[in-house]
Amino acid sequence: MPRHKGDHDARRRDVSAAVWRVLAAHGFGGLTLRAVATEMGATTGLLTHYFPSKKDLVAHALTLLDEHRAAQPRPTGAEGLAALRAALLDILPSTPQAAADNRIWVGSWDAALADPELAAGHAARYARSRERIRDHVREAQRLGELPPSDPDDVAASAQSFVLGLIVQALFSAEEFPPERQVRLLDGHLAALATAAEGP
Amino acid sequence: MPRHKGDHDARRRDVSAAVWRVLAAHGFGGLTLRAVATEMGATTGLLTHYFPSKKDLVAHALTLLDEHRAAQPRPTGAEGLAALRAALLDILPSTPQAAADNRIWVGSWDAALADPELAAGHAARYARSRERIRDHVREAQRLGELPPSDPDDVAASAQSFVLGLIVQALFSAEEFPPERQVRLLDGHLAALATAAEGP
DNA sequence: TGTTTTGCATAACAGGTGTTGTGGGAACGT
DNA sequence: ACGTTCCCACAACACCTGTTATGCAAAACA
Repeated sequence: MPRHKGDHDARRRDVSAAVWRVLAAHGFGGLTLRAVATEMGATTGLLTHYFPSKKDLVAHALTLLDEHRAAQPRPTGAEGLAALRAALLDILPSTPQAAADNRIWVGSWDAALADPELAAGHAARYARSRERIRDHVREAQRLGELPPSDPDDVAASAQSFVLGLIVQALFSAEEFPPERQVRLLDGHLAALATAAEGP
Repeated sequence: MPRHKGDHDARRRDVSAAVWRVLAAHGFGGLTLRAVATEMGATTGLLTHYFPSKKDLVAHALTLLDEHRAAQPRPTGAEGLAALRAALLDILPSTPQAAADNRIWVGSWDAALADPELAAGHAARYARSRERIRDHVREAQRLGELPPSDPDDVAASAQSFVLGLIVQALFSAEEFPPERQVRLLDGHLAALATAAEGP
């Protein structure tokens, strides 16, 4: 019998980490079982031992990548607008690690848009992200830091801004250094704070 | 000898259109020569007759898609903020055709981020788009419709916003109907108009 | 009308893909 | 010390990929 379930899962995590590395370097177009195997100095036999098919492999890798981001060090203590700012900040590709993660996400969009199952997963993920943002917006509105616009619209707007900024930063990193990313985000937040409501 | 050069180029356009259809339906991951061939009721022999390799095929198709968008009906007459709004509006996936185009572009990001040559092309494209937006911003500032913030930052911000909105609209079309896209964009523009300058 | 050129279907090719056994050696339980 | 179980390298598989070669009908030209 298996010694411990933890060993099995830990090994699966190792495999997923190798998948991340291959994805960050060569994208989904260059993701092959052999590439992942040689990346971790193993053979495809190991992969098939832990994952029944390639689909399951990438699904697990993406899930783990998502949890990996969600489990990041929470800058506790912040509230309202500051919390919103912090939440948006740690999505941006300011560090090489965050840039690699985002590069994987952006790369996953092609496959996701072609597969309804993956697309549903992504849609749910982004909807959840918007909800988190919306809660921060509501709190900021309650504190009087933001005008009482529709929180869902503000959240969708902020999420759009961050996603698009990620894309542009990935394609021309020299034009969008971390400092400019922060400056642009602060500009967006400032615009939200001083904007008047709609009709 | 060839009857006319137009025939040859017209056929290449037909092939590229078939490539678009396959890309919009199955993404770059599902783009194969056989799929394109059957899409237009032909065989791979036709494709290789007009394009030396698959790389050239997709490159030509993307170039044509880009020109196709650039050659859209220009809503002449608008100036300043209205022109900026119009320019941003016709990027959004408000029509099925625009949604398909955007779906192709989003799908191309994975391959582009893996290939430096393609990445440079995309970076140049988005830089050029930002320049166009920046010019509109400058004009709007001259007309007093926008505060005198850094035009490059405003352009980058607007481009980010639109790109991110495209992504979200592609993944959950029902949550982002055209009317909401317009509303969100107008909200963003209104925020820009009432925002104060930075330090 | 005879000749040449073009347009493209057909087929074959070499290489890479995900997947499926098979086997042996190490780790474990007894 | 023995038997069992697990882990995974190795190899083979059927399939699909882009590319190349061949051949033939139709059109263009003389």
